[in-house]
Amino acid sequence: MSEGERLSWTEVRDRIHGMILDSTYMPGDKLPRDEDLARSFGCARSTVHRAMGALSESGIVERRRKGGTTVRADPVTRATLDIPVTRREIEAKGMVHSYRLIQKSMQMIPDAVAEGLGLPAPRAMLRVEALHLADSAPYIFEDRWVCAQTVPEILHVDLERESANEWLVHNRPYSRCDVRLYAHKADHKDAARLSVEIGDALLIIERATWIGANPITSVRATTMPGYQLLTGS
Amino acid sequence: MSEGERLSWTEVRDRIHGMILDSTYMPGDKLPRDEDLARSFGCARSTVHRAMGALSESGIVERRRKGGTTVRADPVTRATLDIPVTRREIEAKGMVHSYRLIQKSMQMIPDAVAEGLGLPAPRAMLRVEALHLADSAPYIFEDRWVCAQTVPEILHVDLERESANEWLVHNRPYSRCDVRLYAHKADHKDAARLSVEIGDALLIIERATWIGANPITSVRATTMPGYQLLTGS
DNA sequence: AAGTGGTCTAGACCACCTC
DNA sequence: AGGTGGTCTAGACCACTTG
Repeated sequence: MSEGERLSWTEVRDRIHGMILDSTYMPGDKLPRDEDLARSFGCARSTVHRAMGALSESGIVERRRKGGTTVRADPVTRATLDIPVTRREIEAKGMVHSYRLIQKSMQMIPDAVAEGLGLPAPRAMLRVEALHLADSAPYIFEDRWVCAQTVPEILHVDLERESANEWLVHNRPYSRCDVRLYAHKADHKDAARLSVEIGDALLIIERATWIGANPITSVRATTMPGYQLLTGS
Repeated sequence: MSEGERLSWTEVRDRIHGMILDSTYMPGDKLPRDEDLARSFGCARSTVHRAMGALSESGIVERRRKGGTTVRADPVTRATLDIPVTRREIEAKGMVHSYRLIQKSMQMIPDAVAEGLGLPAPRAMLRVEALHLADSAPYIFEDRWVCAQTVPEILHVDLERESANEWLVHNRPYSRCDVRLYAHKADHKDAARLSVEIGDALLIIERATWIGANPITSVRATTMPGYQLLTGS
């Protein structure tokens, strides 16, 4: 053995990953204890621990106290999506963002929204419908419910000037966010709001956010035909 | 101050997060150095470092050597999707999975596939078209290209019995995976393959994987109407 | 009950990047 | 050039969980 160099945790991670890739350890197999790996690599146990943490987060490996570390038998494709603030997203594409408030008013939330936010009882919230435009063409239509109990300030924000999307993101960080993605066939309402053909396939991005146990907002974002979500860099 | 208890890194993380949530530090603001925070919390610097690592991964905070730690000015919604092996996904819903190989043959890859895999030159790959069924009803249609240069064994796998999806996942771990999501309007081919109506809105999941710099596979998975992708727990 | 990963500490040095 | 986060170590103790 006799390594001249000390190993970094990324090297340790890659070596362990490599032994999984080359079938030294197969899905379901148990890996050696951290301490033994550390000795065999000639590094500290915490370095192996750091490497294992990364492999575990990637879903490559599963760790349990006393149970040891095993190669995941059923790997999943783990994809991380970054959904930026709409204005930023449009500007990042080199286009000009504009924004139009369609309507806002207090309304009782539909059951679907209540369920998505985990609320048992019906409740009134501020409903905000708005359209984001890129270079003056419709880009995303937002149908949003904001919980006025959790975020009373929203009632005094000038939503003609600043989108609820942006105001919330800058003023109301959340502690939890659920996302739901699906395809939707444009109906006559979508066609009117987004200037698309009835029957076009649209990607819908639904999000619900909370601060602690309190609901903040639930949004249904309807994107233009051709819109794509990409992972990674 | 005088804490009786030692702080865990999660408590440190939550306290720092809390100071961001309650506007002690606003987006764009610089946080104190790790060492100072550690002293003020009465813990070791590495504990603060661990907490900051978590906040940084969540996209709440940005860290730079010498530049210090700042609250992210433009937060993104960071969502992690787990896309399981199709058979598992169906079984997890309590349904019976079955699978039908439609065709496989060596073909030159279209430009779109070559581009998705980052390949400059055209190349022949194994094309596999297959249908996954849940309780005998179509569930996902897979149009897949497998690189026979990277994965020569695929040519000898009995793809009538085991789906390429499953074989690859269990035998060919990848080091990189790109995902692309969008909505697609069913054409007559989709209608025939999935038994849906022409014009239905379908969610498409495209994935490309590599091992090191070598392409493994590129898949276009067409889902049934109503299919949804959800994040997190 | 014992073994394994998880955490915390204290200190040292390194690498990057802004100032 | 100096300050900041990033990493590594060595050791101790803890918490979970399985045999």
